[in-house]
Amino acid sequence: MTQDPLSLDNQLCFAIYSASHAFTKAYRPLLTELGLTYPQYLVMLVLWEKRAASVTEIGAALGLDTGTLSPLLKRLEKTGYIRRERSREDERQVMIALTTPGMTLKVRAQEVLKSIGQAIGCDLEQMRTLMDGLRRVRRNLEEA
Amino acid sequence: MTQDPLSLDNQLCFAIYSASHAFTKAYRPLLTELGLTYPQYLVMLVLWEKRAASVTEIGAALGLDTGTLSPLLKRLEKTGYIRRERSREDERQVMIALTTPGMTLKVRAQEVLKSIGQAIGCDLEQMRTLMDGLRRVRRNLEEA
DNA sequence: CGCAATTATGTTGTGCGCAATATAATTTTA
DNA sequence: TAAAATTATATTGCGCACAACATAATTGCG
Repeated sequence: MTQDPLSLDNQLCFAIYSASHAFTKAYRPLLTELGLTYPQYLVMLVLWEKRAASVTEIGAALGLDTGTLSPLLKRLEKTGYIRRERSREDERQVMIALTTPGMTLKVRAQEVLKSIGQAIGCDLEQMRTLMDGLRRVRRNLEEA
Repeated sequence: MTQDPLSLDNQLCFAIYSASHAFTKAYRPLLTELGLTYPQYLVMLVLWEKRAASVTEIGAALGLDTGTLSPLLKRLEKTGYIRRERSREDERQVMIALTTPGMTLKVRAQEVLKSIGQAIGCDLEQMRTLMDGLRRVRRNLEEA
């Protein structure tokens, strides 16, 4: 650690980058069972929480732009978990709503979460400090 | 926090996912100056440390497969930072070596790192516990 | 009111990430 | 040693991520 500041082992960015990939790799086989990719799962998390939302609202929650969301939502619609319909009050907006299969999928997602929780062997206390640290880093990077 | 276990705010995976994106977003303008993308920068970190390596060695260090690395390395070669040449001992291997521009680029990368360090406002102690936590999570996920 | 800015979404192009597959060189083994 | 298995790299195809640009609806300002 007193080595080169540019060594891979010293990079917080890489620790986060590789942990993120480890997570999606762990989720992938479980989510494939549900017919979801990891980013699609994130969108479903938003919708299970909000019931319905515009594309922009989903994007704000996840930090994604329409270039990513627009085709992703089309795929989710094709799978049958969401409906996309133009808002009548504001014809620019496309409201995204869960279908019945999309709503009932939540039960199976809870099982997925349970599996992942076991895998990371979550000490609640450590996990909280970890999440606090990550949010602090994220906030600082976004403000800078 | 006593809410739905599936709420976005409770997801460690999303805290990591969004922190990772915040990092690449912070790095992007700085790395663009150097003619690098973030994953290309990671490859350069490996090469600055090892001087030269096979495709597989780089992949092992970063957790990437040849499907990702093969085209990425071609782009790095085109930019002029690396050379790709078949090993004579083992004709299957392609050895990746830094060019002179690739080597001298390290000096400018040190400046980039300094900027990022200021942005995250790194308390060394907090940063270490953060990295320890991330490595623990990653290890657990990969073992499971 | 009418036109200029803004807002919401979509499209295109580039690069990453990975599964699946292909190919060629090397090693193992029968 | 010849055939089978393994290893190293490359290619294809799909989905995400994002910049840049396009379009249509709404808002605001003169």
